[in-house]
Amino acid sequence: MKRISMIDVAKAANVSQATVSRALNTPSRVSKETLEKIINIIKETNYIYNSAAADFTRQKKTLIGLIVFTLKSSIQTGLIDGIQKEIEKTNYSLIIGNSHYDPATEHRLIQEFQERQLAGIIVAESTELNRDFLRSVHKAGIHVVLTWDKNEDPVLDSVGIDNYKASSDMTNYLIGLGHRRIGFIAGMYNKIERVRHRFEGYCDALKAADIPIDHKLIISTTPSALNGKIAMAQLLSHDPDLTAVFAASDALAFGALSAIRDKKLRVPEDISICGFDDAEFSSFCSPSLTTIHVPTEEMGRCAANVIVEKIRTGKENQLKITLDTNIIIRDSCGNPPHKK
Amino acid sequence: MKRISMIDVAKAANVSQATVSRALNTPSRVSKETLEKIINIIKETNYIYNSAAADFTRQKKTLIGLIVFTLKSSIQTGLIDGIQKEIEKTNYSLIIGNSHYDPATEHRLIQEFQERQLAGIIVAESTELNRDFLRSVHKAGIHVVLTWDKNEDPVLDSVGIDNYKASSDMTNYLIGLGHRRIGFIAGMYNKIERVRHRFEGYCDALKAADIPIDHKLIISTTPSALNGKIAMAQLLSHDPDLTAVFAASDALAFGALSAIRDKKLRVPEDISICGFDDAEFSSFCSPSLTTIHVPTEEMGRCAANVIVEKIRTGKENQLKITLDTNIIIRDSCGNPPHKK
DNA sequence: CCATGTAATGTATACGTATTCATTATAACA
DNA sequence: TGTTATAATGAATACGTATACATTACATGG
Repeated sequence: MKRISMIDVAKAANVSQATVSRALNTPSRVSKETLEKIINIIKETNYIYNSAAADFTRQKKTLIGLIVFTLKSSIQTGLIDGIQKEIEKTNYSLIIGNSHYDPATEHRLIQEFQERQLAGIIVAESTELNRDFLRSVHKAGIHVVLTWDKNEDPVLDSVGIDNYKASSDMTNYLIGLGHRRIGFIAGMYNKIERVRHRFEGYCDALKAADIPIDHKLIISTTPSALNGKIAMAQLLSHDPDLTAVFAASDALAFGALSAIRDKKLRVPEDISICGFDDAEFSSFCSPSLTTIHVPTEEMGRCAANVIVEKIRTGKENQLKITLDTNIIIRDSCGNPPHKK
Repeated sequence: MKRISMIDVAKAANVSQATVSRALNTPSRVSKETLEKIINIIKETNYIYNSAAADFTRQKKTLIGLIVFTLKSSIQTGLIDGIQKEIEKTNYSLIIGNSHYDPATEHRLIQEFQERQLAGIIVAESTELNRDFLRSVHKAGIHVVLTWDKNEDPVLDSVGIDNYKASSDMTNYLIGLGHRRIGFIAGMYNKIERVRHRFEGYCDALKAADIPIDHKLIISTTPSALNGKIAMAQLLSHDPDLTAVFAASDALAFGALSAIRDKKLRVPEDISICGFDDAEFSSFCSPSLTTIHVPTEEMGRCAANVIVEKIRTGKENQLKITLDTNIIIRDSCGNPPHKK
């Protein structure tokens, strides 16, 4: 059973294939009778338009790719949702690749996307190792937008936030409350640029306040509630003087709260906790979590709009957009307890 | 600046386009010298293989589509992650559509996917309104897999869970603890089949225990922590006799916990709460949430494997897979308080 | 030395559509 | 009635690749 094409429809309707094409694309250029005839035959034969072939003929690219490190994190959900919502308004479709934090996989995905003739690629977070490759892809005519971080790239577009500033602001907030021994739990800042910037923001804020950086207070792990709990338990057992912990992701902070409860300590009376992301659960947990609001969905929408706009206009000007973040003060941070 | 094709490479290498094609696809069928020559020219010219054109020529479909109701829900994350992980092992890529709970949008997406020549479509949850259409798409040769629910469809494949049974089991668990006035908060069961099955499981369990169904105890809303909080607050203010609430989604249960804290009531001493999904946060919140574990990632993996297998073998046999769920008993449910 | 097999390559065609250009018929207008 | 614009359609070609078939050169075996 062969797939039926426009040619079959054309034969059945006693017209040329060109006319069928016109009937579907520019019906006004076809007479009322033939249009009707063609429509009927299409219905009878269950003909299905092949848009892939059409895109090929038109030399038109209709896919936009998204590359993420992980799909599991609920943080990405907002970003993907935002991207998808904007893209679905256009004639493009979204195709998703997962690099699993692996630069080689990321590289393969980028190449695959390029060969698949994607119109553009949004890279949620990219290893710096692949920046050169991305620039070459960009040069070859595929639009690239980086997200999640305020980007220093000289060529590529980006839509992100200032992780460094947000992190140093939050650290300063804790310092302002009187904390001196402030722990830091974060994702893998050796691998992920934006996390490194958060780490640097934390370090620089401490330095500026003449607080020495103590590497025993710093833990890098894969962000999840479970790992946050484990990391917090570790900090608590090693360092009784700790009065605050900055978890650079709400999932980690959420897990940390659980570890603190297990130790029968109170938040924020005994210890202060703050997060980063403003995930949905953060305002409903107990105590509610002081954190940094990140406009993930807006970031996604904006990135999608940038790439669609670039594709359409073909303009070469570089766009770097930095969205605002702000500290959301809730109930999980307070002054440090008085020295015993 | 024109895109360079195999023909350009062929000319530069003084060979035919066919030879270039062979050099890339079946290098063993090309002599060592010409292969080397071609490789070099490809590097020099920055030629990029056009896999879209190749797919077209080969009449090969290489995309698999996923249609979801929403991307915001963290529940979907596990499913998508599982699907993606299996698909990336194959030569297919994943393309995502969001129907936003709208049957018409879903219909449009299905058609779009069909015209785009997708090899298969995984429908996370589909309106029953589009079942006929999906069956016709299936009949036209595009593989379709439904997920999330144990499916009664006579034709389509499915990988899901038994929402009805899981829900009635959980309700029976609450009844077994001694509860008689049991509230129910769920997503939109008038729109979503799997939620309706959860609702029916709840109702039938009550009936079987001779407990009358009180519609004042039942709230349907969009699943989110915020809406769970709102719904719970409403239940608490309307019905002081309530001793337990079954929230048919952990996000709703999580919000409900927050509303109960606001009323200065204790869980589970004053009121029991249970959820559905076993989201990541459910074991770390306070109290930890008794819920139904749903193997979302496995469901995704399985659905992806089913569709890939069907595509490859072209077999016609219908596959209906129902994965096990189980009640995870944690700290949020107990016996009802003694009557005052 | 001939027959046969095989490796390496070229030629030609197909995939399903959009679109340019050419053609015909018809309407509008002077 | 002749001219011209226009509507409707067909014929032909292009998009970039894979591949069946044809061709050539050369090796192997008798």
